[in-house]
Amino acid sequence: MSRLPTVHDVARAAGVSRQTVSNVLNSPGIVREDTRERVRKAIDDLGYRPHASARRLRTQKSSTIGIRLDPMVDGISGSILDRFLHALTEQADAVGLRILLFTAARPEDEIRQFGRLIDGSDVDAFVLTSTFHGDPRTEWLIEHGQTFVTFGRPWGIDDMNDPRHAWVDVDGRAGVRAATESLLERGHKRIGFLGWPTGSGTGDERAGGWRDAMVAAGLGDGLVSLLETAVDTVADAREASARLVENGGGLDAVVAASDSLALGAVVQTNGALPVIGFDNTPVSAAMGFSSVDQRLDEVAAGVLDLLTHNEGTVPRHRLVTPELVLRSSHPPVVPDER
Amino acid sequence: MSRLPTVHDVARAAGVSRQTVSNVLNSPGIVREDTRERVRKAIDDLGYRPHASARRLRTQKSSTIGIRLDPMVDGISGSILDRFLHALTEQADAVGLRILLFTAARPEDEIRQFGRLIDGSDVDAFVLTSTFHGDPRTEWLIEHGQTFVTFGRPWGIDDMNDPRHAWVDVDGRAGVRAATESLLERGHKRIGFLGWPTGSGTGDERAGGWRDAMVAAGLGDGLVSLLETAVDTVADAREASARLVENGGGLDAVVAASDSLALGAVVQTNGALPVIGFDNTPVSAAMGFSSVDQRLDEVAAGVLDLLTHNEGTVPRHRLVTPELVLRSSHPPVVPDER
DNA sequence: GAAACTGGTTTGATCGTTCAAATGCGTGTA
DNA sequence: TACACGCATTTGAACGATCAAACCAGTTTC
Repeated sequence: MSRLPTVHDVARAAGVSRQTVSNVLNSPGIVREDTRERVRKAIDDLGYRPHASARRLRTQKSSTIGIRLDPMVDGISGSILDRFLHALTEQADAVGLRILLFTAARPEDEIRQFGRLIDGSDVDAFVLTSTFHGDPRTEWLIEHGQTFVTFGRPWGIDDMNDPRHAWVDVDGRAGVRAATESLLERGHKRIGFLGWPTGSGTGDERAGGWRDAMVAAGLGDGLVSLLETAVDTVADAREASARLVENGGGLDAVVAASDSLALGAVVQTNGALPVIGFDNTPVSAAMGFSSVDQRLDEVAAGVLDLLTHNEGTVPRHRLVTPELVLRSSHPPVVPDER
Repeated sequence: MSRLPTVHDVARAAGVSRQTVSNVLNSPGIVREDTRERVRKAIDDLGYRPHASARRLRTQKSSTIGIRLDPMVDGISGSILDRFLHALTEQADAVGLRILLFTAARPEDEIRQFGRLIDGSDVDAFVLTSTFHGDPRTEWLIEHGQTFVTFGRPWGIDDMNDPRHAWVDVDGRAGVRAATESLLERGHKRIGFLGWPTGSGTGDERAGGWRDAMVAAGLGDGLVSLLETAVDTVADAREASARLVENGGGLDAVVAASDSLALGAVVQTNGALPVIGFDNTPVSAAMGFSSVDQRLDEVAAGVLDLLTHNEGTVPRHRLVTPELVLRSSHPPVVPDER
């Protein structure tokens, strides 16, 4: 393993100076056609690759995005982050950006990590996931003039359009509405909603989508008896589903705020009712129930777009419309009980 | 945002030279006690952080590990990589290493990525996941003198102990054996195994664990009727489970090679039989069936240990014993059918 | 009493790249 | 002829750290 070639080696091989080589790489426009080709050839011949750290030292830019790997969420939906990460990595690579991971147990720790990564010039932008109301992280980043994009809209009162806070989110309301409408179209009328306890912006939006669809279909009366909430576990969801069946008065379908909740409903009702979940996790595919897909590749594209087109574009956010993935005709889970 | 402090600033503040500051950071032992303290104080006061890129440029080390984010595996077990990644990131951070992600669709692409990352001094080691028989990636890395560790043993014939190929793997055989034994202890005798089609090293090992336990318990006769295979989907697993029930002659428990397969068995038998899966995925937790946990934190620790203690330690591999996670007393999934 | 050693610290050079200013050269213009 | 101008390219310096060698004051050794 001999020493790797540097700009200097390339320059000598092509009979030009260091800077010209650098220019061919960074601003090819200002180099004369024939010299450019000569340098390109030398680069290929020698197999030259710019040394990332040297470049970063000089430019004070890292071309690297930092993202925190969430502490393990137990619950089926944990894999959304996984899929998002994959989409992000793939698309970032295409525009010459790298993804650097870090972990942090609490928001304070995460902020400390921000400091470390910035000071070391390790990253020059952050992607935040799972933002919540009054998130201290975004405050800190804005205050310290860092570029970042959140996956998840800011749930504070009036900063939804604050240009300093770029965000991408999935329109959960529209997704759940579409899911509900697809059931309505197939003749279902007593469609229950299995949601999370009120208070989380995301959850309330999803419940809103169901309500919207029901009201628009003229089924707005007595919706309370069709609404149940549970924390995001299958056990809890089963209990809530049982209550839904009991009070729902001829319940004939269920829309859930997540695949975990949907799984609870599927298991509890033994597959007798059509159930539509949210997130299109592998579990929904495995169990064969429908689900709303977040289109994480679009989210990733939006994130990168906002990151790379710094401050330029308006608005500084994107709302991605999710896609309903319909599966089978809701066959009973246990065939011999159809 | 004024300029960040450098070694120079710290040196001046502490009334010493650059190099002394550097020594305090990298080899504190050679600096006199009082000077060391003075420098430390200056570092704290100024909030100095070493500039990672400058250090990397000088030392020609990146302190960064490259890992490929697998293309989305549909199937429930996809989240193991996710969990491994998390454990790895967390523990790498503790020893000052960072994780850089990249993607590649095919092995050739991955090899191309290796080249790019090495040449740019972006990473100085790789972690490979899901190795397979005759994997070209390990060949390439060995040939190019790169340090790497694979999660998954080399499934070739005789290179299991090749010191150039460091690996960490989970002892699936022991895990499945433990699972089977726990069922035997509780009086079960007709324990079926739901595996993958023969040919994958991992799958064969797991099946072997079940066979070992059964034979050791004196139940080695007619094991064929208790063995069924299916590809890793729930639908397939359900069919295989049905066959198992039909041919198993009083089948009273099932051990499966994965949680996807286990889920199929649980659903198909409607929770009437105890089922033990493999991977301890969120799904097993959600559905409440037992599973064998891979102990990914131990795997991550082993990987880092092998990476950091370069060439020194022998053997150059670790076999992690997984842990059986027992859940509930296998209650029927649908209570009113107990 | 000069030479050799020791522990602690400083100095100059260097890693590979890009920035900013300088250079050289051909053209058009006064 | 001289001067300014634009274009393509080169030159010196800098980014922030570490390495290797030099330095310096005290001891110790012969």
